[in-house]
Amino acid sequence: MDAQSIKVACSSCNLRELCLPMGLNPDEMDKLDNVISARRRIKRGSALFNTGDRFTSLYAVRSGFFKTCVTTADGRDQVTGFQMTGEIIGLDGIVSDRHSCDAIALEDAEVCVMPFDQVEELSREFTTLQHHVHKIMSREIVRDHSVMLLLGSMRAEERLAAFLLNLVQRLHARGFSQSELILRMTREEIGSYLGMKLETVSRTFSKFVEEGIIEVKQRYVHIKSTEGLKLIVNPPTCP
Amino acid sequence: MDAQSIKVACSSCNLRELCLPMGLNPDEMDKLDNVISARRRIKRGSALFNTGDRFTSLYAVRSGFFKTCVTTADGRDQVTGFQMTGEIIGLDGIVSDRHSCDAIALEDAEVCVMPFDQVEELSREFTTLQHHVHKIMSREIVRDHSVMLLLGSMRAEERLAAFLLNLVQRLHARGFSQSELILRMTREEIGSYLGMKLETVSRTFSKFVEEGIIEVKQRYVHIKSTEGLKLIVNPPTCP
DNA sequence: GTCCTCCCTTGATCTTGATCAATCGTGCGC
DNA sequence: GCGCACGATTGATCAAGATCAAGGGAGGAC
Repeated sequence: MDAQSIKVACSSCNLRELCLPMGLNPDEMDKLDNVISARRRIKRGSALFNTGDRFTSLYAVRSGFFKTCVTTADGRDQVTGFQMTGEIIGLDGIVSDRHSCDAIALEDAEVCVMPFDQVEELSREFTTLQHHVHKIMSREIVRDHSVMLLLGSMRAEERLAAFLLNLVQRLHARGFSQSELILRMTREEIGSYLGMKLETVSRTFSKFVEEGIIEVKQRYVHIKSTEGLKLIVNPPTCP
Repeated sequence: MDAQSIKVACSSCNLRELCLPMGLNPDEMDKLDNVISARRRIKRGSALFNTGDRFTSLYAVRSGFFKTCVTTADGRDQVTGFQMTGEIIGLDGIVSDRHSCDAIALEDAEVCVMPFDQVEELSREFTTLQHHVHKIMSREIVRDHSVMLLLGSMRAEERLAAFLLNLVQRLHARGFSQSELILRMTREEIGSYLGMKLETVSRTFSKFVEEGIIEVKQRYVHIKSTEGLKLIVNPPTCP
């Protein structure tokens, strides 16, 4: 095993507890290592894939940060998600063999390329992997439903508070701070994801700052009261 | 093979071109017939499953009409989808072994119960079925993204027009009219799905009627101009 | 049949967030 | 260092849709 293949191996990746190989035994992990044929680097601002591109592979984010977005015929677009290390991108392409959204790197990034036919092949061999693939897809469905809830029935403040809590929770699972984060996306991208205009995002940030719940300096956010944010998302019901 | 098992067989079901068995060969279909262990009848207004219920099976809608909805701690809820014959319900439960939404019958309904461990088992055997299961999950993800687009960046009229077009298109795929439909859900449920209040739904219906695009009588809707609806969803961009 | 309930419609008013506009700050290229 | 471009902030105004309110119609229970 040469240096290169060690470098690409899931078994030696510090994300294996978050990423596709989660829960696999060493033997299964070895097989999966063979599937991860390559890494790919994506420059900030460029696309991992675009709408209409042929679907061949799933991608695991190894480093960096992505957004996925769908676009209408008349040019409006909607950010459907932000993906960080260990998360899987590309599931949208399975159904029609073509991608139905764009995946754009928000900072220089690297992904592991997992040819989907090989993932399917290995899934037939290992129950664990099969079930894990199903779980990953199901998780995406459940996440999407919670975004629908957010978009369909929350007000601007609730949306932004929920967004910050979600981000910081995912970052914390990756070993980062529970209270501090650097936003990798612009106010406009946050707004697109949350169904509000960039001005409203900015105003809502300012409101949270005034209320002493967070501190903001550009992309840097310090959450001073997680409780405060939670109360905004789920206001206590008056009896 | 007795009368009962003929009745439950996918191979003799008129939905087989829409439902899970789509694309299977006769041999594979036979095996799938064994997985579909039972049918279940659900009365109008009652639940196929509720949030928190243990996940065991996927359900294929055999007849009737469902809604799925998620609920927040403080009692707000959001309809995440409407399911008609041939569509699959329950994918949300895979990730955590528990359902994360309620599935409610909007009219007396019948579903085919497909124990998920058996679906997985058969998927390992048949590539066709495996891929089809993946496609069904991917289709749900893509659908969810288009709902996000709708909720995040469309105005009330656009949402309702897109909703009607989607409903009638799915009904047409099932052999119903391209221009007439009976709504199985209330204005409030439509509103919850589309992120608007029932009054706004009602007003928007009335507006379409005034404009001569549709005729409405309670739950009955006649689409007089599909083109008109399409123009509302995708207004031609002025050059 | 009659009553009752649920659902729908329509009107008047109010609120939230969008829009339009100006300014500022930061970081990058030269 | 300087200027430029992009992103962020903030203010003023406007409009879409929410909210509050009243009434009407269809269908089921009795």
